[in-house]
Amino acid sequence: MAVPIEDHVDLESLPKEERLARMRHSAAHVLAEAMVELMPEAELGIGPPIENGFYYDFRLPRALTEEDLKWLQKRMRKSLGRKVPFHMEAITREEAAERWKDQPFKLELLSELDDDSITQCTHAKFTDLCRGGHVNHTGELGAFKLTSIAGAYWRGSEKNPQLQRVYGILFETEEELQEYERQVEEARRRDHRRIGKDLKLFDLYEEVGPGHVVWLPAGTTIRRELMRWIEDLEIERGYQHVHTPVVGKRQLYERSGHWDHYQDAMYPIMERDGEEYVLRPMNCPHHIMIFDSELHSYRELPLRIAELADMHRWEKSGQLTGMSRVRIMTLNDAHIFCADEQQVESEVAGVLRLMEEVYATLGLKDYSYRLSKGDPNDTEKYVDNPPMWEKGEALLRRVLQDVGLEFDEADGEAAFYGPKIDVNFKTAAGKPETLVTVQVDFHLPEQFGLEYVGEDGGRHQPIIVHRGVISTLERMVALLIEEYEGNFPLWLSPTQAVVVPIADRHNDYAAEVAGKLRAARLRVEVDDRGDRMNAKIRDAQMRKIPYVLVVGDREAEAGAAAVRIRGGQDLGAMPIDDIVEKLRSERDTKALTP
RNA sequence: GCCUUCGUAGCUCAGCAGGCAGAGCGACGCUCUCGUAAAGCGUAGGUCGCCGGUUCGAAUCCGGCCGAAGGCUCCA
Repeated sequence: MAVPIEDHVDLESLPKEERLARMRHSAAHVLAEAMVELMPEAELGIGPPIENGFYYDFRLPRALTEEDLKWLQKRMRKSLGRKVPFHMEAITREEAAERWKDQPFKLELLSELDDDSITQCTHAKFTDLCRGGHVNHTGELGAFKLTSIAGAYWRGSEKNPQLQRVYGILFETEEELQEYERQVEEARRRDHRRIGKDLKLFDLYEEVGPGHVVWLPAGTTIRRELMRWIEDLEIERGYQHVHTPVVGKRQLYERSGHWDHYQDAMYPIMERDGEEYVLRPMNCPHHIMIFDSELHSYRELPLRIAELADMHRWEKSGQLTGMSRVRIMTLNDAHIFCADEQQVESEVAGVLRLMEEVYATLGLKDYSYRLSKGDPNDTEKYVDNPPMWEKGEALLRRVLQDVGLEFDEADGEAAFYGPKIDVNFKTAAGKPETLVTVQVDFHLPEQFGLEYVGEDGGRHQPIIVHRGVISTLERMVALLIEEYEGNFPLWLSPTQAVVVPIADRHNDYAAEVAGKLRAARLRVEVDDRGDRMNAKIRDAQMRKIPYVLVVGDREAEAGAAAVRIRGGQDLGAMPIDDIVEKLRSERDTKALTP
């Protein structure tokens, strides 16, 4: 027998987040109500609130169309006007089993509930198995829109059937809804794929292959600046750079364990003369070869081996995205061979400090640290060695705390051979991405039987720290494009200044000015095309070039140029020597703004 | 990989109840020689993603493949 549950809620008294969650979850109910009306055979999945809105999953007799979406939305709006109350009731397992006997997904959920926690929610003629959290009636739903249809696996596993998911956005007021849509539009403008194309930084060609980034001259300049910078920082911190081949033999990866744990993500095997090779997905084994090629004393540790190396990972086709998710990428990688845990701690701390310095220089603020742990129950995905995992996780946690960084923890996010610290950020479109990771690895030293000679003269096993700092150049540049909206700081700008002669007779002087800047290794162009000055300035602005140097009769006379900063500010005429000095200083300090 | 949508000039897009492939911007050429975000005129540029089918006739309808976008799963 259904027992009503008093659940009237004073929405105004709730925190905004809670209120929105109730509105969004309630909207999902109303969506399901509409769907059952549209297709009575619909099998219901789940309909939770999410960031910015809600969704509901259905198994349907046919694919949904845009027209269906419009119809559903209209039908939902009608519900709003009717102000139908939501009623929660506690029911028995038998009642529930009877009610949802034709709803396999609901029955599956039901089988996992305790007898005393089976509740249902009814509004109008629609009843759903539900733990609660609604508004009082459908008039309190707020402003919403159905936005898209997508496939989604039941309970998030690709082994399960795929359902059709309807997404909606929902806010308290129409104004907030519109503000959100404005933000989405703004994010679209920042999208690195769009800006990368506009500014001719990189391109992707169907013929070269999906996920294979082609860096154009302007993008290559950014890439080169980042490479030089990070390598210099690493040299200052005692790293040694190496260069190793992009292929490895099958045996190498069998020994490292990648063959078993990572093969799905590798390019197909190349076979010749009875040998099998793969394009490397990681270069840890290569660096391990270097370490293992001679016997090391504890005095040489920590040994830091670094390489900006191309990695090849066969990402699923549906997952490729611009430059932020690709198949061939240049990773700022390093492996630090440590003598003991104490050394690991100080090395990881050093890496974290380097990260903080690098991200501060780049002006990145919106990122977070996460301690990514393994899953002791998943011996398929992770190396089976519980004490090793515990030791590694505790160690990383300790270092994060010592360095004083805020972080959260997540299970089942580790590398197959050990726990890691992930640095995560969000793309312009709001999708989370991992920028880099730092991993503690007790596993590969074991696999490869690595040793060093300790103070006691005996053999000991080293511990490897795997780390990145600026991520892959692809992902970092994608992030920076979006962060700067294409307005790179001077040191990274592909073209740092354009000299604009006012009329043809100033071309010679313009070339002279450009020559002086070039002598200071500044990247400068002369725009001596036949256009009017205004058009050239506009063109430079569209190309997001930091400085425009206008030269006419007055400037030629004075040995000067009129300086205009990206964005429009006019600094007036300055002597060329002063301009060179100003730009050089701005470049060398890696200033974020002029 | 799976679900949905999409693919026309370098870019943004129109054309699609089947009947000669278009516009704006860009590029190139000529004229103008100009003072801080678009001078004027002209020219070139497309096997309509690819392959096949239906049809007298396909950019348009159908099928397969490739690629992209959003989502799921996976991940730096």
